[in-house]
Amino acid sequence: MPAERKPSGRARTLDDLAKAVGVSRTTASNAFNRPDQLSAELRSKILRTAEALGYPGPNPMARMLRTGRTGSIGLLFGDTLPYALDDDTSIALLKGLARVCEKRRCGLLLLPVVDNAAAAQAVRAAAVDGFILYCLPDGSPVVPQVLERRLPVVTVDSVFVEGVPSISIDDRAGAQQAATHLLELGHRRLAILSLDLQTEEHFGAVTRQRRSEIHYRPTALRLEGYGAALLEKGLDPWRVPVFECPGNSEMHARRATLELLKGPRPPTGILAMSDRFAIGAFQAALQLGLQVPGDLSVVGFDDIPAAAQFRPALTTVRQPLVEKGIAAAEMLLKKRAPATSHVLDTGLIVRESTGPAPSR
Amino acid sequence: MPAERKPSGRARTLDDLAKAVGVSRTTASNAFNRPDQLSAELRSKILRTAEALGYPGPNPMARMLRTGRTGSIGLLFGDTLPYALDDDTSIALLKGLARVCEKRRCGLLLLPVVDNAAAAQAVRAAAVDGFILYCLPDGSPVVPQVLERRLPVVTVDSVFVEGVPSISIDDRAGAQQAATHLLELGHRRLAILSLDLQTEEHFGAVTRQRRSEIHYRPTALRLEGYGAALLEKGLDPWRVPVFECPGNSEMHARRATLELLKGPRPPTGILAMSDRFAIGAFQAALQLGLQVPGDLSVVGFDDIPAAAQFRPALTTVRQPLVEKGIAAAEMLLKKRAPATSHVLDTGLIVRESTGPAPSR
DNA sequence: CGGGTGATCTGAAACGATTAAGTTAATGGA
DNA sequence: TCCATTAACTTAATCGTTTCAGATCACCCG
Repeated sequence: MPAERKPSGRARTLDDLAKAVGVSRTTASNAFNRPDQLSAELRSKILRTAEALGYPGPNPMARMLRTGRTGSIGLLFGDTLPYALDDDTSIALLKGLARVCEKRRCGLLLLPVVDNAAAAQAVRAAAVDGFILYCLPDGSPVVPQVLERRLPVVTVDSVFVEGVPSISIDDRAGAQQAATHLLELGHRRLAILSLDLQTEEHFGAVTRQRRSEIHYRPTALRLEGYGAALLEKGLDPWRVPVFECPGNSEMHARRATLELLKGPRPPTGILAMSDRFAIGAFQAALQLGLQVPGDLSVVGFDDIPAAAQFRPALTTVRQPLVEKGIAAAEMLLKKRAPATSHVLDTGLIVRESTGPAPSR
Repeated sequence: MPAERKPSGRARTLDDLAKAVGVSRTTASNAFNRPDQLSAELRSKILRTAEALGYPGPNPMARMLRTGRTGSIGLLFGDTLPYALDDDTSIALLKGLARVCEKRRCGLLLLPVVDNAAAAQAVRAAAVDGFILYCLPDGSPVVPQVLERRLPVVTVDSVFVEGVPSISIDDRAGAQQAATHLLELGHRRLAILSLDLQTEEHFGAVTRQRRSEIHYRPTALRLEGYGAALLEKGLDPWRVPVFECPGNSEMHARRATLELLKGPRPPTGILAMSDRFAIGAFQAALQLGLQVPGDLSVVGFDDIPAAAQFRPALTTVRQPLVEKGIAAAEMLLKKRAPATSHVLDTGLIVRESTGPAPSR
């Protein structure tokens, strides 16, 4: 007699169910996946029996193994997960991805990052149909690991990888517009609050050396953009101080701005690479009793929702945060797509945090 | 001759790799999973060969099928994904979950919701080791589907399910404190801005009928808490208007408050079931030229990060948002845990949005 | 009447791993 | 010298599906 391993009437496998109904396993499978392959009565009988037996439907892992499809996509952040969730831009990306995922009934797997080894491990073990790489730095050892899985990949705001479609924004143009805006308002003493240049966190003024080895593409491009605007007005980009603030935190930006304003050559205009930095800069001005934009103009980047709410409302470079997520997910999920790279547009939004340079 | 299906030296399976090295498949497997089962030299040889052949490591789906473990947990929201990502409390939960997930090197699968059918489908197809159910309403048809998977489950701020551990907060006590606070400040004309009562969205004053059929546990408990405080002061809870605002949106709360303030019996105190609602209420007051807290006191709920930043800083009921996520994930992942339910504490945080009732 | 056509259902081969049990050969202790 | 032990591998069963390639049978049409 065959090993009866269902003590109760509980069916754990398709075989159990098939046996209970008295059909072949194939037919039971078809009841779930190919309604057209069997009569309506039989199908509903099978489904009813499944319900009665408490059969939870075909085992997802077995199905994945067989079909090679998982019905979910993996998202790999350049940063620790809780950290990314602290950042409005990451959240916005997530929102975009989620929108597409729900439309396509597809899961979104957040991969643990912690360190490179953990990330590599997670990439190898992820049951996904493709990866989205967000904010990965140049030379990240995780990228080859991802490529090895031979699954579709889309990078977002990341290192450029040959043959991998990417979604990004025109960081260079955006930054250039921001700087040009301040310059045309008459500002000549500027300072830059920069996002991370390298994977090793650093707080402080950036040396020429460090500035020549930037791991994060968007940071590099924005720096270029600021520089281009300065050059255009005949100013030397290398004389504009760049202050690196780790991890898009207001606190660091505030401290950085405080240091700059108390320095020998206090800026009248701040080029912040994020709106959070811009808010930090404002707080520093407030702390020193300076008016924004009267004494100090601040232009941010991103146009996060809070930028418009903030008082003074932030002049900033708008980038399509949610759309980036949508574009990335759609690119990844689209069937027979050409899968090309996209550079989305940015645009300067002038609000209240910038004004004419103080005459002095 | 056996079908040679690797045109190049590319190894796709453990078998290919084993063959290439000249060992058994088991040994190749052990090289990855059980280093103690083979000599160090052989192991490194296998690993080197894998690298050379571009073998991406054991197929995750096959491994899952065999071991029954997936290394990730599923998160099911009561709301649409992009919607949940608009909500600070959900984000905070996510942050807590992410923290634990990263510590344990475990993936976090966001399941698509859209409608009940899609959610059920997602639950059946999810390759996870357990589920976290967040904000699921009473009678949700998805709950039985989840139970059917016979995996560990933890509910958070959800319907109570017999035998399923849950993480929640003391909604009742929190709400009671909030109401008591206003009452002790002398307020007698109160109004409640309520979160969704039922799954079908509704904007407007709540009838007695609707109020007796609440699908969301936290909403019910908070209403109870408000009521208890009122009773304690000898007031009739049923005479305090409850205005239902769909989906924790400021906009609805603003409109609701506007309506209340323009009504025949304008409140001097607003009991908002979320900080977002409190902010909406403030905006309404602003719009009508009323002072907060001079003319109108507002007490929120949640103590989201923005609550302290907001001007006037929000008096609110603090709940441990991130800790909820941590507790839930840890409960789910903990090996041989008793898996009991937890009710986390809340506490009133008095800031600037509440003051003595206007004397009139 | 006979063969082509669908509609239904079945058999059995993958999918790619993990792991219990078994086989050697070398080592060590008495 | 001999048996027990251990390290290092191998054999083969198993996880639970999906799906290709038939098999059966009734039916229809010329």
